[in-house]
Amino acid sequence: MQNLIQSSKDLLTSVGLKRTKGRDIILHELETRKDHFNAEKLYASLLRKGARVSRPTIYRTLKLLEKLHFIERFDIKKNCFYYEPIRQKKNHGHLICERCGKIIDFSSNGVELLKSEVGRDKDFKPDNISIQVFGVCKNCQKTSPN
Amino acid sequence: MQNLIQSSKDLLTSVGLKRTKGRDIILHELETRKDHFNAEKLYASLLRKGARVSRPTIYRTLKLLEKLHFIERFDIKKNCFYYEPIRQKKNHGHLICERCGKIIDFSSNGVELLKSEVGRDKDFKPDNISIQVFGVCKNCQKTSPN
DNA sequence: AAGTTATTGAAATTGAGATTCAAAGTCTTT
DNA sequence: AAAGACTTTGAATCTCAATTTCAATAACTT
Repeated sequence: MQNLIQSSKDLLTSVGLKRTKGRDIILHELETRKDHFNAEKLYASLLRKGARVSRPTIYRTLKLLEKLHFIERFDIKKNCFYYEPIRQKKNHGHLICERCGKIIDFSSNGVELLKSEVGRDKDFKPDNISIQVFGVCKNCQKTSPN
Repeated sequence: MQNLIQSSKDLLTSVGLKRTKGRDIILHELETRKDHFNAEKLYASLLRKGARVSRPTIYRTLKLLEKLHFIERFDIKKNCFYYEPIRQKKNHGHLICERCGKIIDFSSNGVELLKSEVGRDKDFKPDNISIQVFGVCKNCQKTSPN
């Protein structure tokens, strides 16, 4: 835990950014708890814990952390964006249940192949791949569509 | 062209929906011109042409057409969503330039493999795959990052 | 400890997208 | 082809995630 915060500090200071209370609170929260989350949920969760961070700081920091490749944003076709820490789980996609909204991580040879194929293409320098598979999860397959 | 509108009509009536002027105008526009587009651009473009369709009809119809798998929505990390007609170009992804915003279609064995792998997974019934690769396009690679 | 620069937060704003509901249009039935 | 049933439209309004403003404050530097 403490060593993770240490790495976040490095992350910020290494690019000439300041290590502030708000950013520390957010980074700590991401590292200890959140897998998939959105800005408002994160904000509400921090408020509930009594942390004093404002909404603009949440949004600004998430944007910042995305730019620094510490988190990734993805679209699950709800009314806001979701994020997840990048951590060790590289090259994976999301299975998103169209009925219950559940998000399941997955990785496959296809993801690897895709990455290497795009990388081989000299006309486009890939940075980051976002893969979402929409469908119906195990549980919801048991119940009726409506 | 006329036969394409014919097929759109079938699309709507086959699911018990009415064929209205607004929907015809939008479908015609999608079939004849738009590859990648967003709701506001489509609206502006139709207004410019003198078509009388309102903003709510645009949004409602796009949502409808997405549900009918006539168009697909994807996130290019701008401040709105983009769509594209599905047509024949199935199983492809998008290369999105992080500098100029250009959207390039691509397909690869990876996309195919990915689809088949997810399909084999009995615990999740896939419906639709959304793949975006963010990076730098040919042109922008020549110019400096800032 | 003082100075410089970046960051914060309260408040206001933006803008994509959704909603409301009376009026108008579409299809069906006779 | 007119009436009736039901759907869709659009002007206006609203929602709400996300952004902006800017004075106050905090973080780093020397």
